[in-house]
Amino acid sequence: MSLDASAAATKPVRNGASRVPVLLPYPFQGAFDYAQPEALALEPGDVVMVPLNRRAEVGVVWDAPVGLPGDLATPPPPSVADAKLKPVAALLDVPRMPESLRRFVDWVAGYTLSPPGLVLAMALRTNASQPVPPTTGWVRSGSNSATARVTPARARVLQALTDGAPRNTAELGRAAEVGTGVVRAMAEAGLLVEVAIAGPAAFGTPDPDHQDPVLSPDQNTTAQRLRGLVQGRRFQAALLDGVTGSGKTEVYLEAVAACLAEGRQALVLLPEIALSAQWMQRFVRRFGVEPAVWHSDLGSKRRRITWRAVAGGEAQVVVGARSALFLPFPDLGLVIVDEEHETAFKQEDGVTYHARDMAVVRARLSSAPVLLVSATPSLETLANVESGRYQHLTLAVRHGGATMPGVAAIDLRDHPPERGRFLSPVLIEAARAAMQPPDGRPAEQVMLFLNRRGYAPLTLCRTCGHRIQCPNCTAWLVEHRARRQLACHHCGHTEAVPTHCPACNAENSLTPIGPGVERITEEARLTFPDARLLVMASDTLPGPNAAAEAVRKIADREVDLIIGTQIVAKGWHFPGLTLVGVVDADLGLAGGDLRAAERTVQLLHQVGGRAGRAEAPGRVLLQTYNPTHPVMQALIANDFASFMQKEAAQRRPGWWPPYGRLAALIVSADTADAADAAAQTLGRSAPSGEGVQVLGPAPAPLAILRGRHRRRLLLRTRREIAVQPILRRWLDGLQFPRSVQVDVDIDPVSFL
DNA sequence: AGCACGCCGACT
DNA sequence: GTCGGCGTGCTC
Repeated sequence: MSLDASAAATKPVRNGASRVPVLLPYPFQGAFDYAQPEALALEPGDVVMVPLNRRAEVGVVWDAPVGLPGDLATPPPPSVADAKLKPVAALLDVPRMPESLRRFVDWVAGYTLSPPGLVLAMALRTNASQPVPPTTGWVRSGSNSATARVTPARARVLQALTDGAPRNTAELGRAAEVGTGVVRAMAEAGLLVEVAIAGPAAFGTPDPDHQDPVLSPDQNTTAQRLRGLVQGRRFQAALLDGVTGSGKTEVYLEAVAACLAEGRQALVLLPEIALSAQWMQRFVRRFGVEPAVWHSDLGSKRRRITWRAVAGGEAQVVVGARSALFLPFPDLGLVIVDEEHETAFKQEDGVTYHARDMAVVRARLSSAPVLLVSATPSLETLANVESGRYQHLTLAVRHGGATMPGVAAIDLRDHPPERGRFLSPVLIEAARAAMQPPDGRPAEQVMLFLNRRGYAPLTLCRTCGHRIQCPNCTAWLVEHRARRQLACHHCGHTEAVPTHCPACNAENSLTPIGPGVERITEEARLTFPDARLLVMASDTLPGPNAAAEAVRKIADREVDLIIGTQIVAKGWHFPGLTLVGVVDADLGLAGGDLRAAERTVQLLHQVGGRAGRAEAPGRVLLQTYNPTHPVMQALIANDFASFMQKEAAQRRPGWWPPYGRLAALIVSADTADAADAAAQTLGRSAPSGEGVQVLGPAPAPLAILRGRHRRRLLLRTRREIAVQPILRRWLDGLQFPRSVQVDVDIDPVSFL
């Protein structure tokens, strides 16, 4: 382990060749050793092809973890005899993986207790090894083939190409109003020729001076501090905290500008990159070009272009989802995590990691500052501010003189909705008054917020009381009336809505219980027949384009009433919106989740922040059965800070996060018996000691998920005690049947 | 993760 | 007699 980081990765073996460790994107214990052919000069980070099990695989020349705390280091795999070594097959023409990314892979693997290869897989998921295919377009064939028939459709295609400029298949189809099949057939008939074209420059150069921002004195002071942070060129974490509408984005874009001036790259993480149209507009306004974009459903060609542009430094600013953390930045100078409190930053499947926390590590390993941004910071981040680990920058005033919306509760016990309805008369009246002001003022827009997709979360038989459950999960099926289906939101199971009760066979006895956005939409149609409605839910806005179009409709006042799930909470600015009605403010508070209250405050505060502007202050009405609940009180008083202080006071004594550490073990098996047996084995060998406690095993709230039976254990330690070495010792000694899976979730956010 | 090897059931 | 089920183990 005394290897210097700059030392060659290879070490000599008996026969005079060298041994070189190569990390492969598979769940092996560590890097495998290969023999280095003398013709290949290999260095750590080189992307190579190696033989594995008579196949060829892509891997990365690895080196000893440097600067990784001992209790996080993944133990090395047993070494293998020189005679068994196979030679590295080839060095690929791919940019070398930077050291900061290699160390990040090691760090994430050690922290999450994942095999390093699986973490590497996230950094290679681009098929980076494959060359970028050339961009091509069609032109008219020079030789006028007499054999090919020219139909009217084909004539239109030729017509579209008269200027001689190459066009790709999709463009051509659109211009000539033909299907892509016609183009393909014409190519086969020799009427069209494919030529390589210089694709549009992949990424423009953001210009820090494209448009100087107009900042208030308050904003300017903060921007200046951010510039200083970036110019410091060293690791420092900071929280940028400011109410919605205080212009946080404009301010942190100044940090990006400073980073560009430093000649370093910047990474901005957004929780929901598919819904970032407005963010992109702001970026373009400030810098003149679009940034590079990174998320999991980018096309494969685009991924490769972007990956290489990041590695080559041409992509200077990347905006992306959490997976963008694993891009090969050669010189990262700034990381920003916008909406840092969002739980969407927690990756739940595969390698479970929290992108907000890993962003801090990524920045540290790149000697760069990291900026966490939120109007409602997480308790974790506030604790880091309190302890002095993070700097604190605040924007107190709403930009342009707008005031915070006034929040009031509607007590549903005093003002119940009509039978079978979900909107209180108080909310209905307020909405009507906003959309059709009695005194001739201009009409305002209204939003109804309910964080539940579908029509009804439960279907009940009135005859026998049967509740329709998912066959694979411990969960009710949610009715989606538009699709005429019952769906499980956990495993994706769907079935037709039955006409008879599956338990007692009674006809016409099944009743939807409770509301989802579909049902609220139905009620809104009946209640406000003249209002123009728009539903915003993840299943009605399938892509970024649909979301952008919805936002445009709202901005252009083509919509009076917006009904949405939590995607409406995310950073949009709707100037015409002045009233937000929260249909069920109590929804997130049920269940024994540690962070339920914190999350509800954050979510409802964000939703409320959509309302109001300078001339027309917003109003938020919370429908609740519990108006005295601290969550409602905090929202009504608009006192986020003291609510969080009370939350902190509750968690501190029992060393609950962020004042202690938590790891969840999820045992899953085909049968309940196998799950119980494995969970009890874990429980019997549970570690104990001062500041270390194991809770459980207990059936998971989702006791059956996707047909697998689940049990949970929770390891809790004092903050100064790392959970990883404890877990490693605990799990290493145990053997489970192959059908049993034990998943580790460090810093869990979901307790299902 | 793949993929071969292995040892038990119904087929040409 | 063989094809093939997927349980077990290995890949430098």
